[in-house]
Amino acid sequence: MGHPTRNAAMNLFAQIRSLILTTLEGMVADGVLPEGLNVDPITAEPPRDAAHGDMATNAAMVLAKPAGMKPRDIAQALAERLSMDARVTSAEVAGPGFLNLRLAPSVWQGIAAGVLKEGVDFGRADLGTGQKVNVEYVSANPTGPLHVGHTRGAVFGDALASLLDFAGFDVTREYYINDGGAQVDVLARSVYLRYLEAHGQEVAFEDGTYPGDYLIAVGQALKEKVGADYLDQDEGVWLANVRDFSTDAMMELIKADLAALGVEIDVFYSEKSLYGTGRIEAALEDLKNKGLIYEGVLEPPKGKKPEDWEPREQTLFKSTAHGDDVDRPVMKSDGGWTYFAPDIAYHYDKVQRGFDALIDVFGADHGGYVKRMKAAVSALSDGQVSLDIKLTQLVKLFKNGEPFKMSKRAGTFVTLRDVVDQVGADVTRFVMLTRKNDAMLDFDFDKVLEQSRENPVFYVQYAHARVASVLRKATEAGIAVDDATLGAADLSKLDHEAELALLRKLAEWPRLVETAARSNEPHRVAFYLYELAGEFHGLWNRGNEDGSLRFIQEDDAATSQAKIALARATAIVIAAGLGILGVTPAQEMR
RNA sequence: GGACCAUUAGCUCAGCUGGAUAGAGCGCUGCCCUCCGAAGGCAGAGGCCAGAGGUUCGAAUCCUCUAUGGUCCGCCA
Repeated sequence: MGHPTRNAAMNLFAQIRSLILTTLEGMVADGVLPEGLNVDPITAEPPRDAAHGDMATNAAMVLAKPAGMKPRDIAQALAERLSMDARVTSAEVAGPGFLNLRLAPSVWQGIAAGVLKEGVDFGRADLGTGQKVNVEYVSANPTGPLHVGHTRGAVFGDALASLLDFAGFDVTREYYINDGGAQVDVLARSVYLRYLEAHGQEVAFEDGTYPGDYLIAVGQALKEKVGADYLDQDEGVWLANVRDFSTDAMMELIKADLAALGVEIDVFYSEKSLYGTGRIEAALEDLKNKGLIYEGVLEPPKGKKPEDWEPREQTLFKSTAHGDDVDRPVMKSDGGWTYFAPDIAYHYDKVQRGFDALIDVFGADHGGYVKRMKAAVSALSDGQVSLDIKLTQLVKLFKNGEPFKMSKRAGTFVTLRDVVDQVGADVTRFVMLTRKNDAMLDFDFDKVLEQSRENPVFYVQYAHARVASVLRKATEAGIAVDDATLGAADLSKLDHEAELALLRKLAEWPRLVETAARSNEPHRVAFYLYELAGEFHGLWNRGNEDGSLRFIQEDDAATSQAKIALARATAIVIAAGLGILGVTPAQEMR
């Protein structure tokens, strides 16, 4: 996975932090500080208030107690030494012992040069150190097209996978096909009805069947494949074949939906492939060997009236030994597996495939499932493999500010395809990431297409398009604007406060990638891009009032190139961020 | 009865895993287009971070209760 020092070289905050640590080592060597201090909690981060300088460190406060010294004394001594570094123009002790650093303009100007040199790889991190991580998302039942709820999970999972890849993990994107349960039998029977219909028969869709129109074509295709062979036949004759035929057809449909959204899955993993192959048995055997499988009777759930509750002995997984609240059944009273059993086997398989970390993306309605799944992975891997489960909350649909109720019966059931067809994949993806994954999301079909600052999709795209516009104009004016030329421009001309502010924002990108990846939260990328765009638009508008801030300076190619370098660097970072989100950067707005 | 998630400006939401005077958009008030796209920008007002305890140099952030809202709770996936 490349160069261990790569991110450290690009992440200015990491650079300054290591400068601080080196300086502290010197103080220890000189006897100013005692030995054996823990420096892990020391940070170098941008202060909230720009008046506090460019970067702040808590080193003095963190070390005060273990060193037995006053924080301000440590800070003062540290300040004097840090001031010796060429990058540091001032170091002031503030508040309870903060050390506020101001960095030389050349440091910030170097950021733009770094971006132009690295391109969209600027900010790529080695946080993952090449560890193998598996991200499982969507995993919708193969019984119909994806709906709007799946869309959020699909976008979130996909962006998370890209983010982790960017942060240096070896990522596998995976989809678990629930093709082993009773619901695929229901699908098969529904398709059979459509098959009969294709043969001209009158059919009725009772409760417990899928009446959706999308199965008409499948029934027709079945007829074309088997002709009249299944007419007037018992279920035993056709069920298994129709089930396979139908799930294949549904997965084709689902894959087409995902493709329309720009989601590419590496591995489609079939639940059915676990049955009859001994794999479920093997997973449970592993748990049994660890003493975690037993026959027992569960307590009835409290509070809720246990109408048909009867104490029943079941085969249970002792998930409480790994943090769950109650033990969970793995076998039904009829001797069949519960749905949990193949899930255990599936995760056992992931563990055996050698992943260092697993991530499951579920809908919020599966929240009750989190603890038992974590317990299973913990038990199966002896605590060696981590499982993080991210829940995506509901998407509430609106049209022109009015709630838009989904109902299959009323025909207002909104599919992923509906959304993509109406607003496009780029807009859909960005909007799905404008909320934290576990917060409800309002999706208004009209507002997401609005062209205003209210709409972050537009706002970010607009910034990128403005840069493209500048590049076009500059080229027309005969100014060379290829990245190599811009990177070699005299960037010391970028000395205005508004320009430095934008450079500082760009400098945060590598740091943001790491924190977003650490918390598995791709929405942070979307929020960062919005802030970055805001900084850029601010500078742009100042050019309206102060001509010297415009990117293109008449009759001064050198200055123009320095300023365009800044614009271009902004566009590169926007493009990199949008790339993680799976959104195409716009060259122009129309 | 229990579990999980939420609660931050009038509204919709961020808050960088414990840092300084808590931010943004919308709405409100006042400004800025002979000018690389004003589809924008600048400034101002607006807060007991649901409440109460605790942990420590320091809490919106961590712990414990409480209140409200959402999701879920054996043989459905």
